[in-house]
Amino acid sequence: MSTMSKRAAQSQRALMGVRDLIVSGELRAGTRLSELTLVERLGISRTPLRAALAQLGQEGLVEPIPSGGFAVRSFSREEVIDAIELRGTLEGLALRLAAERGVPPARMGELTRLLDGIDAALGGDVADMDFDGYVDLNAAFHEKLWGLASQTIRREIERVTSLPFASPSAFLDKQANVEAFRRSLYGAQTQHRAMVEAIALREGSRAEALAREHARLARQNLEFVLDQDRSLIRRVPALSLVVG
Amino acid sequence: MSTMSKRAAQSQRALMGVRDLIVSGELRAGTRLSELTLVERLGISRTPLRAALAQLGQEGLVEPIPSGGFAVRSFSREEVIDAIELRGTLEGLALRLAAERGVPPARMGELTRLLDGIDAALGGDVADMDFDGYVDLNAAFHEKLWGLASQTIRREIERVTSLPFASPSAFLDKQANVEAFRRSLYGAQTQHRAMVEAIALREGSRAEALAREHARLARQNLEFVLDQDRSLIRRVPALSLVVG
DNA sequence: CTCTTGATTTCTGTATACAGATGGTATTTT
DNA sequence: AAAATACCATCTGTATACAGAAATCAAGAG
Repeated sequence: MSTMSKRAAQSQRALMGVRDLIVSGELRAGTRLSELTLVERLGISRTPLRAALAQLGQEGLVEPIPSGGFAVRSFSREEVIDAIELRGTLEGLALRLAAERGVPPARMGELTRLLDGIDAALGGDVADMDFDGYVDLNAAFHEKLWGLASQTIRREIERVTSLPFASPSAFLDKQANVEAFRRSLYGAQTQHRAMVEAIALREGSRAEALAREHARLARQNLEFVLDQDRSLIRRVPALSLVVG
Repeated sequence: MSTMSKRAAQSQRALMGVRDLIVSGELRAGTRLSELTLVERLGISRTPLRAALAQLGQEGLVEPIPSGGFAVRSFSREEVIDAIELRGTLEGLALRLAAERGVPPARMGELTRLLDGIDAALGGDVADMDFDGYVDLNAAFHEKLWGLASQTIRREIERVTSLPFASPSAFLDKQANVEAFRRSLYGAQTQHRAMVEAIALREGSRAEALAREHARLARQNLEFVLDQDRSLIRRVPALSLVVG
């Protein structure tokens, strides 16, 4: 993946640059994206920048303005919840089809090996947990899970999870190493194990239900931040796009 | 909706033009899309054309070539089936949430009114069926159904159904007025009624299951065309993209 | 003081110019 | 004759120039 050749290098730079400006909160929700300002700030020309803006429009991070151009989109609590529900549904579909159609043993082995790694990272209790290690392994596990699906479905999952707060790592940012979140990881790992087991046993419906429930963890974390401890909002940068 | 202002008129023209060239089969699967050729044929400049190609890349109709540019994508039977399954899953999600969260009576009324219209179009038997009327009303019904979902979910549904063979009207093209398809419409209408009833009764799980099963009609039609009567392929233009 | 109106400035959408890369062809060499 | 190489034509990605539309600001009228 690191061999992203120099093809369309400027467009890539524009895409990552603008996306970063948005999720870092440097550009607040609702602000119009001035092409010339961004061009100057990112050191590229308008053509690749416009390509990036169009792409971000497809991802949903920015929305077109009737009079032309784009603005940083803002998300209501309901929209974030729907995005999470959407991810759960799509992951559920991926897992159900994987279970129904079968998965070669080699791939199942990779999954269980990742799960063993996560167990090791979790350690005995909350105190000596390797949080950063968990973050990486969790991301790798979910990506392997998506890899079980066909390209058609994987594409949709990747699109949905491009919304920063809908990703399975949304509340696992390094900056968000919060005890309240760390506690939830043990339950998450139990669900991980169950999902892999369900696939191995060809229990499609169970795998689907588990994937949906697993995504609900993100919703719980979201509602905790929004209702219980709003001070955490600034530690999860992408949440600056959520209003209300 | 017809007031699509002149904003980005050339880009719109490019998008529709290229999409039409592809689904009409004029550009066969696998062929490289030469920008200058298309520019000349559509009478626009490269900038809006490239925007259209990028968009079609997001929709999945074309795929990027490693050495640069795009090619018309080809779809295996499995990929088409997955796209249909994907649509069923997303529509199922939309209907489940609509049922769980409730729908204002006015909207339910619009749905039942459309269903009455479809019944009228279906007529007594296959002979005196108003096929074209059914096609339009069916499309309107499905769009109203999608309108029950939040914008987040509706966006995904619309993206998935942008693949011509995944749309609920895929096998209802005016050119595909085939008796084999017409017979299936009565069963489809029964499912329509059941879906609306499930939403009204707040039976989310039932609504979801019905939506999934409803999408399977498209799969049945696909397999009929591919396995039973391949001569129909040329009457459903989008199927020229399906190999095998 | 407020609202309207007009001009100026800025912005987006489009067209085109330019450069590096790519693929094909013909020629040469073995 | 087959393979390799060098040359040429073409293509894509990027930058920039240009025109019409939109937003902003100021000035004047009520």
